[in-house]
Amino acid sequence: MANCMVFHTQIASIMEVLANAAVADICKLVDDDYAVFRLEITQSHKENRGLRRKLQLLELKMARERAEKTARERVLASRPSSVKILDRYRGMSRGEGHLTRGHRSFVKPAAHNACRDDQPITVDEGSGTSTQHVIVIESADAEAVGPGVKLERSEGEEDPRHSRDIQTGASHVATEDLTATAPQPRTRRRITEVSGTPNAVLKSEPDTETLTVTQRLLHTGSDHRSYPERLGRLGCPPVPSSDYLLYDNLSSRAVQVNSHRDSGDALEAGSDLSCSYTTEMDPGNISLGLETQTDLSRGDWNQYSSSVYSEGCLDKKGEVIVLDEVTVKVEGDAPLTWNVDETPSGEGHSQGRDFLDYRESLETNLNVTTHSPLHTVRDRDPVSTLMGPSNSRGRVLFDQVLNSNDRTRAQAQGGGATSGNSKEKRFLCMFCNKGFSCIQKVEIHQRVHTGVKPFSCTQCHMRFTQAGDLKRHQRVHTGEKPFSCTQCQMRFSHSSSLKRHQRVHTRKTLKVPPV
DNA sequence: CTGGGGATGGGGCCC
DNA sequence: AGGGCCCCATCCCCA
Repeated sequence: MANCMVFHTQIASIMEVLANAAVADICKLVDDDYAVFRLEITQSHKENRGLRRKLQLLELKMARERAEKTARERVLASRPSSVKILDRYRGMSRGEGHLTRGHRSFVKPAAHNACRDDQPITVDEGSGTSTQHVIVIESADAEAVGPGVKLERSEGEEDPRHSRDIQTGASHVATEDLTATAPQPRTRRRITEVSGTPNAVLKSEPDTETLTVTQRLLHTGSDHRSYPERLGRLGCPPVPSSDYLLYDNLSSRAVQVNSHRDSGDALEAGSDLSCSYTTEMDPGNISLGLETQTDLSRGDWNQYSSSVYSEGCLDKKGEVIVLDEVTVKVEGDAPLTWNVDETPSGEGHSQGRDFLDYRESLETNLNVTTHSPLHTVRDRDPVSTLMGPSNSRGRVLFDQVLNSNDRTRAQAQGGGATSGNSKEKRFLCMFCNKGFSCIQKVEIHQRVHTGVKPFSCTQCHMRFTQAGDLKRHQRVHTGEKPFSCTQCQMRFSHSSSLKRHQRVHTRKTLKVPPV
């Protein structure tokens, strides 16, 4: 018995020694790794500092060059057209998604990489859930300064360097003062976006040219649940936290848009420094169809950018609105673009269709501004995150949104909720305003805009927005051709292909022989 | 060789 | 889920 006890004691002591040794090993490993890690971090910091310095030098250099160039232009007394200006800057921002048509420019700055790769452009004021963003908008400069340069500052916080950049930068776009021969201090417009406030106010501060966008607390939320899970919760009648618009609530929103309607103001707008856009939304009247919880403490830049993107209908020109993945450049002396009060039926439709499509949806559906599935879906949908780890993901997504709008718009015009369908379509797509009778349909439809493709082929990389499309696609792999022509031996995998093929036969029979 | 036009494959999206 | 339409890309034939 005593032996047994001694044996146990020895075993225990041995175990303890072994455990201690193991712990010591682990600690040593951790320490080593930590040291290496620290070293790497330090090196990265140094690199960052170096790069930042380079960037500053580049900024200065470019600002100087621009100033000289502008001075030269002014000496030549050639009043540059807005298109020229844009073209000039287009060249400065290679590889960016310009959708410029005429004076309309819708660009995606290289800076978007910074937004995505680094931290969100969120300046947390630390005031509870409120997050305040100030985007210092500089025409062309926003792009010119290159990627990674974030142009926003907290309100009240003036970055001296930035201010300097602004003031040394040429004012070739924002100002119309062509008489000046020396670079003037840039006219500046700032867009301040204050998330977390219970109401949304877009207001201008004419005297300071500060365009303040007080943004309604965003309610898009981030739903990280799996797609089937989300589908599962979908269903008619409405379920909260879905990204769609409830048609019923459109009318409950009081929106006033005071803007320069007079297109003649456009040219003078350069000197008219007042920001003409005012949107007042009575918080009491704001009743979004569906609102989900928003965790602003996470600094969801997607929400922010979506809001700015949506709020990008900010009237007035002159500047570049730097967004997450989208930069809206609005030409200084061009007719007001992305202009809330511009009538949809105006001649503007011949230009920048994609851009206008979105704008149009904003015009007709102003409460879109707080529900941008473009971002929320990207944030939420597991598939979409699988789709593209690359930096171009957002770009692709956005392009899809833009490209899809043409078709969708035409369809929406034909069969939108407001077109008086017999079936009540109270769920609106927030992109094209098209109405649907059921949430699932909105969800499915909105994939057209968001690019979300939840159904993936197991045998290839193809993805589809609808299950039926996947099913049909898989016939490509199986070789199945269930649709056979009754008049010949041809078989097709698409029913529509068969139908189309059969027209060949009917056309042949209908063909009138030459006389 | 080349360009035009028809036919087909296949995806997108709506009903 | 299936049918249908539209669109785009590609192939093939022919002048």
